[in-house]
Amino acid sequence: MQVAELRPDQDVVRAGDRPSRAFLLIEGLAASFKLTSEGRRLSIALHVPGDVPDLQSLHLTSLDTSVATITPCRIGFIYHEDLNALCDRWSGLRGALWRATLVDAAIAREWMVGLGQQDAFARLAHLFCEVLVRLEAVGLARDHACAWPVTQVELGDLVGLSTVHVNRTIRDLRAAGLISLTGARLKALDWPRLQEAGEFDPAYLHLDAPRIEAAPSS
Amino acid sequence: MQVAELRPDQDVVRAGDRPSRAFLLIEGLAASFKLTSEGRRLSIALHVPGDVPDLQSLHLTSLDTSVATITPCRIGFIYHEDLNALCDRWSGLRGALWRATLVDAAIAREWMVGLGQQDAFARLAHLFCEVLVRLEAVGLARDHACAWPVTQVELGDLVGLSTVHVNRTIRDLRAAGLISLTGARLKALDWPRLQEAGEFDPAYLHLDAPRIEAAPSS
DNA sequence: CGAATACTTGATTACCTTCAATACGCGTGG
DNA sequence: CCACGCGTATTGAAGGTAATCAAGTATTCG
Repeated sequence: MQVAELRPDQDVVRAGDRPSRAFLLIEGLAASFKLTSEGRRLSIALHVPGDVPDLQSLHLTSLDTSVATITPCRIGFIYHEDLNALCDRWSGLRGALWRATLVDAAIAREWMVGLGQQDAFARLAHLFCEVLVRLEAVGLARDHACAWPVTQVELGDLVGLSTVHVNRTIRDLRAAGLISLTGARLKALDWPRLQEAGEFDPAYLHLDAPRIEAAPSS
Repeated sequence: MQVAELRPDQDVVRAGDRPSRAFLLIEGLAASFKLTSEGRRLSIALHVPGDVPDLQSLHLTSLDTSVATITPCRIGFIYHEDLNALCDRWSGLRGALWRATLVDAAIAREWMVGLGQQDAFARLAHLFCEVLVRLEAVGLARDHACAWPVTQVELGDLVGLSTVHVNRTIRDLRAAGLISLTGARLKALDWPRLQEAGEFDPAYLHLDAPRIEAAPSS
């Protein structure tokens, strides 16, 4: 596996690419996104360490989304042929990878509900819940708190809101005593009410299911 | 394969179910959807004949969406174990099924852009483009025209808009000379401009890729 | 310490929702 | 046969959420 270090806000792959390898996010945060004709950006998925953001390229020749780093990232590239060979050797791996793409799809479906029907307050509450749970699952969050080096511009892309409205809504979330978000640290001050505000039910993350063993072995 | 006939607006599977079989939509239209706490419905996907709407259940134990018929439907159930056995026999089938789930995910991502960034006019234009292309691919549309027995209420669920606004926007689409939508028939009157209005690029449908052979053999 | 980036707040505007009322088509039953 | 009810379609008016435009403050970093 070929490892690379990337700086913040760099594209890893671009929509339309036909990659011959997939990449594992080892360290850092990244996001998949699409661009509209007016040049606006909408994030489709948030990626945490352990994810393989472009795993779909294993079976779909061309990518429909771009993936960019948010923070500095360490990533590892794996050639499709090598991945397929591994799948042939370890019978369980293919199913695990398939399941990983299905979980990504389930997260996207959940985000659709937010984009379609929830207001800004609920959408941000939901995102923060998801982030805390997913990061906790990989050991990067504790006590409903985590590092959160994401600007409000990027947050706007993630939830489909303007930067200005993200700012106002974060103010409201703080005023409601649900979160603290200072510097680059996020903490849920009232986890039950935050979940309620975002109508968050972690079932869609399928964390109970066996997961792909792709953690960095340093 | 066990075949069943369903009437319109009937649930086939429900969110939270742990099905032991998947179902193939042989004839009719169906939609995956989620419910919000206020009882509102948002469609996550539209299914046309040839689709396997709950294929994800093959690897994720519990469903996160419900699937309901829109029109009268004929569906065929296949047990997961039988499907897995078939995959073991035909080496290409597993990849084809995986690819099918990835295409579904790609469509969902495309819908996210609509929900997050496009206005009502563009969203409906995009949906009509997608429907026409997908139905044409299975022989149910010709010359950018197809049967469209979908009420405006259901359309609202599909694009995340209120029924009233769907109605007004269809009026605008008609006034712009982009579509005709009378009775239960949809026709694109100006296909290039309709695509443009919806920022529709069929690449995400991956119709060029080899498809799962699951058409009705009557 | 100055410049760039990120954050914050106010005012205005636009899109969409909600509420309300009317019209249309169709099947049922008196 | 026609009245009635129900679901669907259509249009008007009012209200709300979020976008946009604009300006000012704080923070980071070279």
